[in-house]
Amino acid sequence: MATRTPLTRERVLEAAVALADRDGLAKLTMRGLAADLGVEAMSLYHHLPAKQALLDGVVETLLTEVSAAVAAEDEKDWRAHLRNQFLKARRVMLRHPWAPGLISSRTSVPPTVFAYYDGIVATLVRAGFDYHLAHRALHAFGSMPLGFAQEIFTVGETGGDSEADMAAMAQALPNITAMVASEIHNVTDPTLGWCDTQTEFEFTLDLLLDGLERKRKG
Amino acid sequence: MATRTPLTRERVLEAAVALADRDGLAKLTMRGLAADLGVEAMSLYHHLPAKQALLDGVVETLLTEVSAAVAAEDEKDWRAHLRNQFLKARRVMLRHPWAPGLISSRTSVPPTVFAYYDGIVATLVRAGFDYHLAHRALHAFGSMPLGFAQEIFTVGETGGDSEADMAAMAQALPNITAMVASEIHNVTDPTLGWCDTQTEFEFTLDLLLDGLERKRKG
DNA sequence: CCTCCCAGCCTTACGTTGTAAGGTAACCAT
DNA sequence: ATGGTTACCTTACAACGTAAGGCTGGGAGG
Repeated sequence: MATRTPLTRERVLEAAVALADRDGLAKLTMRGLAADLGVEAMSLYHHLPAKQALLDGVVETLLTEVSAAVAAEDEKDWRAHLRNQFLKARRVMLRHPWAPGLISSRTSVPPTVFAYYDGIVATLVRAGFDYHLAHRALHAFGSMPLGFAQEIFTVGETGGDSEADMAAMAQALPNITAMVASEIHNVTDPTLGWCDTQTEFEFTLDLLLDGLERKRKG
Repeated sequence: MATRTPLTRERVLEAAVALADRDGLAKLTMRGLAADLGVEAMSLYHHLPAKQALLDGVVETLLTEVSAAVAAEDEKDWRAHLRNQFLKARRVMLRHPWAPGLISSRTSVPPTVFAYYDGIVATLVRAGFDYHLAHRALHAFGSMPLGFAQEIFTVGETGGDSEADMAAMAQALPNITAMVASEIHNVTDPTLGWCDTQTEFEFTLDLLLDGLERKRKG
């Protein structure tokens, strides 16, 4: 009979990420996580002081993954560099769809995140940004360095829209309706639906990068 | 003895907003809310089917407030118009610090929100945006039309930083440390601390508006 | 006027959550 | 051997959302 490998903080955090990937963030509960690890809930508290700490740890783990994904490329133009980096971060987030929600709900920021942002400041400063503009840039980027942007409209659940509902919507939202209609006809790749999040992300990112470059040059 | 005014959906929602304003979003619980209304928890369910619906309703109420705050000014330059509008929305959000967190955690979007965004599309289209660019703009704005932006670093709780911690941080985060140090010396209004969120918000907003204006002109 | 219904509120109870308190068993240094 | 520390478990509690059903007063129909 195999003696069970002992718990560690790392093992717990990895299991937590795996659980969230599998069942979603809402199902990440102390008991559920413990069960996955073949252990009782209270045992987790010998490795983590509280659930808050677990979540912090999960964010930390996530950021390790991001850091690994973006690691060490030669620094060309700062814009291309950061663009590349943010897009790579985005690929990580696509693997963990629950992560943006978790990160933005967090009130405290694990040190790993600070370290990650420190690297971004470094890039900006090396590119000739003064600290003031670098600071502004950081705020402007928002969560894009982590690979996601604020999405107000979650496209998913257009479940029960009857024709009548559609008509009512067209009445109440003439401009959005027209916009969607127009966009649907012009999609290059019809499989993507009318919101190609990747393209939107890149558009917004470029908008910011171009704007900042202009500011940098004076 | 005063006969108690009967519950309505509106009264419940207003009480919910008031409770969140007073005690924070976490304290907005069915029982607590009912207590505020002088009623038992289950009574709320005759006006709202579930807590999810309560939260949707709260967002809806919030958006009514935003719409009212933003209402009807003459349309000058589209940029000034939207800028003004988003800043007014921001003032509403400052009165409800918990609101951004709630809104971005929401998975479904109340119709009121769609209506609000419809107006923004209208403004853009009137200003000469084609639907494609208007769509892009909407994504780029993210949550700014609602008066907030994604803030990764919540400045608040720098509670226990001893001198030793500060030194360690300076070691681990040289660039951020330098940036903060540089910014602290240059603040015009020292009462604001080193992150003047209002200024950052406006900076980012202008960055986006300027970028979009450039795209619009071709 | 009486009756019946039902909207609006309350009572009770269940399952799930995070976690406090304390028990137990294996291991390690003295 | 012994005493203590470490890692896990058991039990229990308060707070949450909400299902199921009970009471009650006022309005509609005969």
